[in-house]
Amino acid sequence: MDEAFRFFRWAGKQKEYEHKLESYVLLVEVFTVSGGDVERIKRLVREIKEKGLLMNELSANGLIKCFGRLGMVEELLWVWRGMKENGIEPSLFTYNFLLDGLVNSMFVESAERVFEVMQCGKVRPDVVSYNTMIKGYCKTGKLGKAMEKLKEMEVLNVGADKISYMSLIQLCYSDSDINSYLGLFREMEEKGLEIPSHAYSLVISGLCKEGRCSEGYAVFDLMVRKGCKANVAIYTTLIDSFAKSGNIEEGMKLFERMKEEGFEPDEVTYGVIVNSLCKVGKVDNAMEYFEFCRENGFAINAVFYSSLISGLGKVGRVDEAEKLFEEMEVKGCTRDSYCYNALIDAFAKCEKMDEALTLFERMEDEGCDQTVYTYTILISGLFKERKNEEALKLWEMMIDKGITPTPASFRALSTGLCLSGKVARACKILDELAPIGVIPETAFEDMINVLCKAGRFDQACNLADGIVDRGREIPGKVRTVLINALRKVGNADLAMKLMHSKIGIGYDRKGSVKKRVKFRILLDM
DNA sequence: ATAGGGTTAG
Repeated sequence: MDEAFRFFRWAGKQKEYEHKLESYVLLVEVFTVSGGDVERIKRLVREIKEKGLLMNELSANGLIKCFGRLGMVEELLWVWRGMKENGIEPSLFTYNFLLDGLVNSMFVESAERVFEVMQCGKVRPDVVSYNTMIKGYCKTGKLGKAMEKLKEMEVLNVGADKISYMSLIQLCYSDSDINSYLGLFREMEEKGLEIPSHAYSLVISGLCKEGRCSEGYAVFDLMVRKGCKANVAIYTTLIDSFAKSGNIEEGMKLFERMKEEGFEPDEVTYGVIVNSLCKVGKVDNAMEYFEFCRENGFAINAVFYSSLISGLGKVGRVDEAEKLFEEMEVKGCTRDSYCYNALIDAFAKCEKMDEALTLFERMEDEGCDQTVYTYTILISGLFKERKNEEALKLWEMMIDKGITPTPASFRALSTGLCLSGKVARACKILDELAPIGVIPETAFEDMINVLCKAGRFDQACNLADGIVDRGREIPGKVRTVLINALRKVGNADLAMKLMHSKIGIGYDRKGSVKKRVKFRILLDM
C-alpha cells in the first residue's frame, strides 16, 4: 500500500504527466481495502477537487463503492452530485452501493430518498436494494417500515430472499418479539427458501430464552432432519434452557450427545454446565467440571467463579466461596458485580453482615459497580438481623446514587418494614417512588402476602383497606389479592368468608356512592 | 453487493 502511494507521488511529479481521475480512484480503492485510512482518502479527494477532474462512469462507481463501505457520506454525496452534473447514469450497482453507504452511516432518510428516485427512474430497485433498505430500518429499530418493504417486494414481484428474512428475524430476535420472528421463519419455510443455520440458531435461542425449551428442541429436531448441521452455540443454549426449566438431566443428555457428535464444548458450554449444577446444589459435581476446564486450558472467566461462589454460598460453604473469590485475583480474572454479589449474598445468608458490608465497601474501592442486586441483598440481610435503620439508610443511599429500584428490591424493603410493624412507613416510601417514575407493580400484593404469611391478618386487612381508601387500587383487585394470600398460607376459612362476602363500592338507586364495607369489618379483625 | 447465534443474580 505504501509502495503504491510512493509510486503515485513519484509519478505525479514527472514532467508531461498529470494524474487522471482513474489513478486517484485506484489509490482510493487500495486505501479502502487495506483498512480504510479515511484521512488519506480525504486528502486525495481534495486534490481531485483542486485539479477539477471530470467525473466519469467507471470512476464514479468505484468511488461510491469505497465511500459507501467507509461510510464517508459527504464524499458520497459529492460523487453523486458530480454524476448528475456530468449526465452520468448510475447503474444498479452504483445505487446499491450508495444505499448501503448511507444506511451504514445511519442516514436512512437520505437512503429513502435515493430509493424513491430509483422507484421512479430507469433502474428499478432489486432484491439487494430492498434488503439494504430493510437493513437500514432494522438498524434504526423501525420494524414497521422494514415489514412494509417486505410486503412491497411481494406486491412488485421482487422475490424476497433469505437475507431479507434474516435481517428481519434478527431485529425481532433482538427485540424479543418472538411471535414476529416465528411468523417470518414459517414464511421462509413456506416459500421454500434455503434456511441458513443462523435462522435455526435464532429461533431455537429465542424459544429457549422464553423458557419454551421443548419447542426449541422441536425446531432443533427439524433442523437436524433437514440436514442442517447443529453447532456448539445451539447445543449450549438448549442445555441452558433445559437446566433453567428444572430439567438438568435432559441438559446433561444433550451435553453427552453433542460430544458424541464430535462438537467440542467450549468455555461457554462449560460455564452453563457449572452454573446449572450449582443452581441445583450439585456444587461438588460443578467443581469437578471446573477443575477439568482448568486442567485442559479452557479460558476461565468470571461466570465460572460467580456460579461457584453462589453455589457454595447456597449450601453454606462460605469459607470455600471466599477462597474462590480471593483466588480470582491470583489467577488474573477480573471480579465483576456478579462475583461480589454472590459472596455478599453468601455472607448475608449466614448472618455475617459485617463481612458483607466490608465487601460492599471493597467493591467501591476496587471500582466495581454496586448494583441494585447488591443493595437488595444487603437490605434483606440487614432486616434479618433487625438492623432496620441501617437497611433504610442503604435504601436511601441507593436512591441517592440514582440506582433504579426493582420490584424485588422494594420487596426486600417492604418485607423488612412490614415484619417490624412499620407498614405505613413502607407505604410512604412507595408513594415517594411514583414521582421518580418507579412503580413496583406487585408492591401491595407482596406486602399483603408477607403479612399473611406472618399470620398478621389484621395488619393485612388494614393495609388492604388503606390501599382502597386512598384510591390506589380498585376494591375487587385488592380483594382477589387478599383471598389468594389467605389461601396461600392455608387459611381457607378467612378466604371463603371473603369470597362469599359482597364487597366493593356499591351504588344506590340515585347513583351516589355507598360506603364500602371494610375488609377489617368483614373478617372481624 | 445485502443478514449472522450461546452462559452469570435476590
